[in-house]
Amino acid sequence: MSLPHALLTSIAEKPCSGYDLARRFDKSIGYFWHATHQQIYRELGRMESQGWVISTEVEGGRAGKKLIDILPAGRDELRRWATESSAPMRLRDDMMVKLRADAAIGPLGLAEEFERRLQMHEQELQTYREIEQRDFSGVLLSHEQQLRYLILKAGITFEESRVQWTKEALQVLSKKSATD
Amino acid sequence: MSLPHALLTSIAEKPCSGYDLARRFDKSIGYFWHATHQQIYRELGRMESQGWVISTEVEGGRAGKKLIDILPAGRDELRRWATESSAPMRLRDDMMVKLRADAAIGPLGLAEEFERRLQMHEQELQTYREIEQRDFSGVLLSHEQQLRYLILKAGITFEESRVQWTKEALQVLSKKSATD
DNA sequence: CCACCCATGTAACTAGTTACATGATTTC
DNA sequence: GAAATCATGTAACTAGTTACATGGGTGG
Repeated sequence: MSLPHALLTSIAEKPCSGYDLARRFDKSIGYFWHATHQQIYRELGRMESQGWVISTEVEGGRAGKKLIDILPAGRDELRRWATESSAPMRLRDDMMVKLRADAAIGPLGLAEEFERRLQMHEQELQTYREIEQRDFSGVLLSHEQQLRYLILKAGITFEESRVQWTKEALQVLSKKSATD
Repeated sequence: MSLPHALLTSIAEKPCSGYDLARRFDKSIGYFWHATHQQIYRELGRMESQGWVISTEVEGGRAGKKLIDILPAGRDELRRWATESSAPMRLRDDMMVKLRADAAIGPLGLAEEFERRLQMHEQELQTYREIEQRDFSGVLLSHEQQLRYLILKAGITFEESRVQWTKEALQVLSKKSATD
């Protein structure tokens, strides 16, 4: 469970409102840690009652808008969590189940869905490549930039391997329908 | 939500007990769809009350042992689910969060954990490669075998990209500590 | 003045994890 | 006869999703 730690990280980078956090979890951070706004508000409530963050009503902004900032206890907790070891994420891919289902009770005509997935992965890869060009094409990157680049590269290599694999899958699936 | 469909697939491959399913979800199927035995028994109960599977007490076996088999309605449901389109899984990787935390409030000394992860990914890759040698080194593979091979290849390419990326991450992390 | 974005939340449900609990059979 | 494995389950909790709800501010 590390949603609170993902939130702490984001707040440590830049204090903001819950709404802003939700938007960040729809793009940058959301690429590797998704959360809905409902989850975020609930978690922020818990984190505040634990003394990890503090929220203050913003004067100039819209009614009810709060600025969330990290507290020393939150920083400590983030440090503690980041340095402790953890289990790697588990893959969970329904396409694998579908392939096995196809082998067991098929054929099920999975090619169409694989084509769709291929497009999605290629689209995602292109998005990452554009970010790469825009933010990391400089010759000298600071250490912080290199760390951020690493994260992007994880996304790039993942999508690349997905694209490659999906094409292979399509070949196998088309071979079958050709001989049917 | 596709645990029931993963279960249906496994039962369609070969009817078995809940215990056997739990073991399968600890190895083959578990590589891309994890579930604990508690989840499995609960889900089996639901599936039986929906008429997707049927369980019959085994005479010769241990007391209470049940043989689960798929029913026509279960097959239909599996087919329906497999042919409908679905959203690709979301990545969820705490190492990415930790890297960002390191950039924001670091350095946190993440190299040790990355070394550990590297070993795990290399170990996993080796396991997959052994299965590849054992089961798919033949020249001619049937269509079913090719589908199963595809699933294994997804694991292989994933772990390969993980290994490669983790090495890159270690380089960036060591560069920093060298200049500290 | 209407639509869209900002901004907050509650409630109910579904899925997944952890802890607890029991008892039979096989193997050493 | 003790330990490991087979075999089933319940209870309680945590995390994640979906639906519902409200209201202010900005731009066309």
